[in-house]
Amino acid sequence: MKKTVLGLSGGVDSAAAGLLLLEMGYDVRGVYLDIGLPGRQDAEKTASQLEIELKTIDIRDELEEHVCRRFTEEYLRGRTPNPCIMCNPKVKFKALFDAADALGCDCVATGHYARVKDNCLMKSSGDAGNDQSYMLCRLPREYISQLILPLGELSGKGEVREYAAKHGLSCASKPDSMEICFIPDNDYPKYIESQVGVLPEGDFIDENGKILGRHKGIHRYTVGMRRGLGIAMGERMFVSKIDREHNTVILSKGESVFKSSLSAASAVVLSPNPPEIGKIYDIKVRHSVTFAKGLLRSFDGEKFWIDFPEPVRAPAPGQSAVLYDGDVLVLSGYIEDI
RNA sequence: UGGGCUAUCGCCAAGCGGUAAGGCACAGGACUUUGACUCCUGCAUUCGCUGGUUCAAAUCCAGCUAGCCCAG
Repeated sequence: MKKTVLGLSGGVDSAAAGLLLLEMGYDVRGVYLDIGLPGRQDAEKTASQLEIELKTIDIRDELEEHVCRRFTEEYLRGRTPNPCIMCNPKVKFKALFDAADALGCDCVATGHYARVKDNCLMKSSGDAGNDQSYMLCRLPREYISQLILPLGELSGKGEVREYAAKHGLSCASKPDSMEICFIPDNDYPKYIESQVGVLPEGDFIDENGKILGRHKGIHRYTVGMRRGLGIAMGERMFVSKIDREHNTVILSKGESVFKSSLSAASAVVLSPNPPEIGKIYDIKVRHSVTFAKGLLRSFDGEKFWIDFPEPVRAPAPGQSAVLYDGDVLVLSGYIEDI
């Protein structure tokens, strides 16, 4: 019988993944990653309902080092990090694979909405709206080859909840969590200020340098955002650039936030087949955004450049650009400043 | 101090005697394992103030107040 570690968060998804693994005949070992927040009891309850063992691993130090600190640093640079993407390879899956080694398991499973097939990481087959493959875009290939994602074949959240309810899991109707795990109240500026103190105010300026108003610290903004600017220009204004050097935030009218090319660094190749220069891929520039067609102009192993025939909206430095070949994730990297 | 102009929601701005458009901002919601976008809903019983004319005024008249411009 194949032994696998299952990351149990206490929510429905990982619980349902556990059920599916048991049905498939796996010997499942639950692992709860503890960051010092509530949730552990739910995970314990799920484990007992599934009748599997649960091991708890404290990942607070790793989270702090690889995710929280970088999260803050990125915002101080005027970039928009995606902490989940940074966390998965360096903290979450690392801890799970280490646990797998320690427990003598062959693989690791989680409740993410994505699929693994032929050593390829793929989009979920369910509704487009229920795909988390973007969040896994920096997983190393060694991990992908030993990964099981049971939820990827289901049709979506509804089916998962139904399935969990049918099997009497108490977490079946537990609300989804949508916050960054280490900022439960969702107040980013407060968190960042708690780490480094209050950040200086500065000017909102237009593309010609004209002062439009005052911003409350560059950590409060991301490229493409509109709400919360407090600037009444008669038409909607969007953040088009964050200039850390001058401590300014540049505001533009809607159209100028579209870009026809971008570069990304710290590239990760996800597919067994290497990326092909000159090929057109489906590209995501941000989570929960539709795919755009983009041509891989060049790739030197660390950095790559994309051209978009149809300009893409508001690629934000710090977010990940992820290239898909059909359902398969091929390449990802952190978007750089233009 | 004379002459002229303007005063309508936080900002901009319709209205021109018949009982307050719209945009932006803002708030709430939907969506979302990144505070993006988008969408939905809400947002002046009141029109600088005080009187007057009228069945009826933000709209006409008078005075006052404030700001702007010209002349000094």
